[in-house]
Amino acid sequence: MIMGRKPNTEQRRGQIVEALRAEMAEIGYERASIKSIAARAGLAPGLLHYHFPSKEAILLELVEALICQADNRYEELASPQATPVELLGTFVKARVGLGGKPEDEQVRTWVNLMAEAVNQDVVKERVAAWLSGSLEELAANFRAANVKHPEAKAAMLVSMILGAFQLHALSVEGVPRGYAAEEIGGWLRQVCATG
Amino acid sequence: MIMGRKPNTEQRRGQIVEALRAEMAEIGYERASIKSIAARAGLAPGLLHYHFPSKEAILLELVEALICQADNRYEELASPQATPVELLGTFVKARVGLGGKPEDEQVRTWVNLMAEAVNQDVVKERVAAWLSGSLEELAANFRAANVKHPEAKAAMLVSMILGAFQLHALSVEGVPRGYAAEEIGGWLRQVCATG
Amino acid sequence: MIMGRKPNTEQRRGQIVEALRAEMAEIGYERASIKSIAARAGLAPGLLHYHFPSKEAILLELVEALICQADNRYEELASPQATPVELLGTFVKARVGLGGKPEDEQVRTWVNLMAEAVNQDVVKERVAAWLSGSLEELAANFRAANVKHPEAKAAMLVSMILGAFQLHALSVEGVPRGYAAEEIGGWLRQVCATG
Amino acid sequence: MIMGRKPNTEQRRGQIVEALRAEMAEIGYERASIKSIAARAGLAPGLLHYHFPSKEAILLELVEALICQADNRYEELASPQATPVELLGTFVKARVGLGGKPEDEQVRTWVNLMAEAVNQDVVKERVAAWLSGSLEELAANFRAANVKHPEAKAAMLVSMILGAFQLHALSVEGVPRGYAAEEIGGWLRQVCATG
DNA sequence: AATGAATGAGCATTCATTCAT
DNA sequence: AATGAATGAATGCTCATTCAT
Repeated sequence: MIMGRKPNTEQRRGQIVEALRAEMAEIGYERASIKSIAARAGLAPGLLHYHFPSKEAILLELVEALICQADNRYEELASPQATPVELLGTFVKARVGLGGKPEDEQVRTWVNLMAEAVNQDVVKERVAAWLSGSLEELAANFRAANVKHPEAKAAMLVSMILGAFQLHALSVEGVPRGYAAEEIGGWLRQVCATG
Repeated sequence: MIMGRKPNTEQRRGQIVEALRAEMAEIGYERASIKSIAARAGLAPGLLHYHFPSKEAILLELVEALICQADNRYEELASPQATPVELLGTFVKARVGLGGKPEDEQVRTWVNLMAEAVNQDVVKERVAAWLSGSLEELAANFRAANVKHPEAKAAMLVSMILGAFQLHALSVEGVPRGYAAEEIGGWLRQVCATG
Repeated sequence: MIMGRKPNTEQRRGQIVEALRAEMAEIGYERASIKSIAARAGLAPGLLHYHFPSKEAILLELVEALICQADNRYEELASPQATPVELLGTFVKARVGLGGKPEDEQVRTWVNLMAEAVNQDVVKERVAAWLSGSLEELAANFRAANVKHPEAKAAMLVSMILGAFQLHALSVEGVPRGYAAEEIGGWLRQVCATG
Repeated sequence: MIMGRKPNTEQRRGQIVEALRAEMAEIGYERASIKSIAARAGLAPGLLHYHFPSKEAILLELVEALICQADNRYEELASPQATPVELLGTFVKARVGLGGKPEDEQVRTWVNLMAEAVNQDVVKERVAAWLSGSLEELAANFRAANVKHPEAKAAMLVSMILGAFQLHALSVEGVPRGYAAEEIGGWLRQVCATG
């Protein structure tokens, strides 16, 4: 009976995707080469094309992983019996709440991912679809809270988060620490209160 | 009197910078090659390095041009006797006010510029310095309007604009047309009224 | 047990260095291009940068190889119980003794290497250090033979060899075959005899 | 009556040749570009090809100038009633006698010229022809002084000078200052005395 | 004579991808 | 599964030469 090797494909794919993520946080997608990704993953360069058909394919899997991660973070924080307004606050917390050093890297990863999405159609489609879904859900919550222009509010909320990430990644002086969570929260309360 | 050939460097530099801008709007900085920029400008590839020492130098000149353009747009709209609150509104209008097709390209240019800034240090420094200056001015206006946490408010305002640009560039469905100007304006009014 | 592909870098590096050597003998370092070196080695151009980080790195390895070769030739000829005067004669023989067609190529290689050393600092340093060591050893032998101004004599001996190589490489008419070995030998005998 | 401009071609050609000489002393012929030569000469790049058909043509004129200069230096020092032995000493003095800082540059110029001669056929031919003439004259003097193997002695003398130049250009440690004039002179005396 | 722009081939180098082992 | 070699197209850049003024 032939036993063969226990397939470790999933582990390898994870390693590779994680290595790309780290590279993207540091230098961006274009500057990351198969060789540098392999080096970071501790693998031979040739192996990357055994597990993935192309560099783009690794990126697409990374997109899935990041989206999944983000969705999970939200779902973990969201209690089933929460009100729409509470859910909106939870969304903000799930996106900008963490703080600390590792977040820097996460932010850079996301910013570089978005940058790539703007120019690479396959990525753009996937990210846009995901964001579209988020917008819909957010809009539904705003609507349930009787907020006017719920779609616009949802778009604004997402814009605030995206923009805060970018400003953070640019290391601009004069930006108060933790301003985003605070201010977005304030905006949210005001918007939901006023209607 | 020896005349020789009249220099046309300024014109050519302008052509080249504009070609890079167009390329960046379409495919981003990394994907734009000297060859493709030259083709768009209708010039021989070698000529680009006659007028610029490097590809990066073209980018840096483009950064200056875009910053200058943005600053001018604000200054043109800002009346000298405007109140701080009015100036804040003017800032928003100068950034997100235009509308129309050509704006799409402008937004894509800016988004790709910011993306490049995140990973290329020289660009990052220049952009961060500029943004820092904007933040300072905005904060001063918020402060003059007796708004609490003026630095945070300034950072939030800039974040909203950056984020709105990115969301726009991603062509996400479900984003209402012109939401940004409307919503940022609303936030601004509310924030300045409450203090 | 995973085997993968066996490394053949050492062999390839040798091939490449040898190809550069041949190119240098024929056209010099600057005129030798990665493409021409690759063609001579029968390899794809891209492969050269897989095995070496740069063209300069190939040159530096060639320098080492040539120096090593030259040192070996001397050490093989030098008997352990030889007198200082004999060792000086051996040195001359090791450098100019061979004769025959292949020597032409060797001489051209060395002359082009020295030419490159004059203008390329890394090469210059290495070559100068090696020559300095040779001078020291030669001077010690002259000193042991009670020759006056041993350092000057050593420098003169090396100059004679370098100059003879250059004259040879220039294919000047009227230069008697084998004059260098003969005349340097004569000088050496006279110098060591007189003191 | 048409007057036109007084032609200044000769002056310009001189400027250009001198600029190439300086560039060669500093970085060598290959690394010297038309642009850098023009900059050093204080001229527009395009002008170089007005006065010379090619970069090689400048080099060839430089070769003529240097040869002419060297010949003049010898002829100035050589008294008409000098003995053959004295003329040989004069030759050495004319080549290696000067000393001082500017000589460093001259030496580097010559060494780089010889390096170029080895690989560029037109230059090689010219230099070889000139050296051949020098060898003949030197051999005649050795012969007149009843020295054995006059051609070999002449070749040795030239080799010594070429080699000393190269050793000098390599900035090798442990080389006594002014060794060449001293040692070549000694060799000459010994050789002419013994016969 | 002179200027400075323009051209296009060539350079070293990078890199995603493929292949032999 | 895995390794490391191999490929060849592409990139930014340099440069001798030509050209319009």
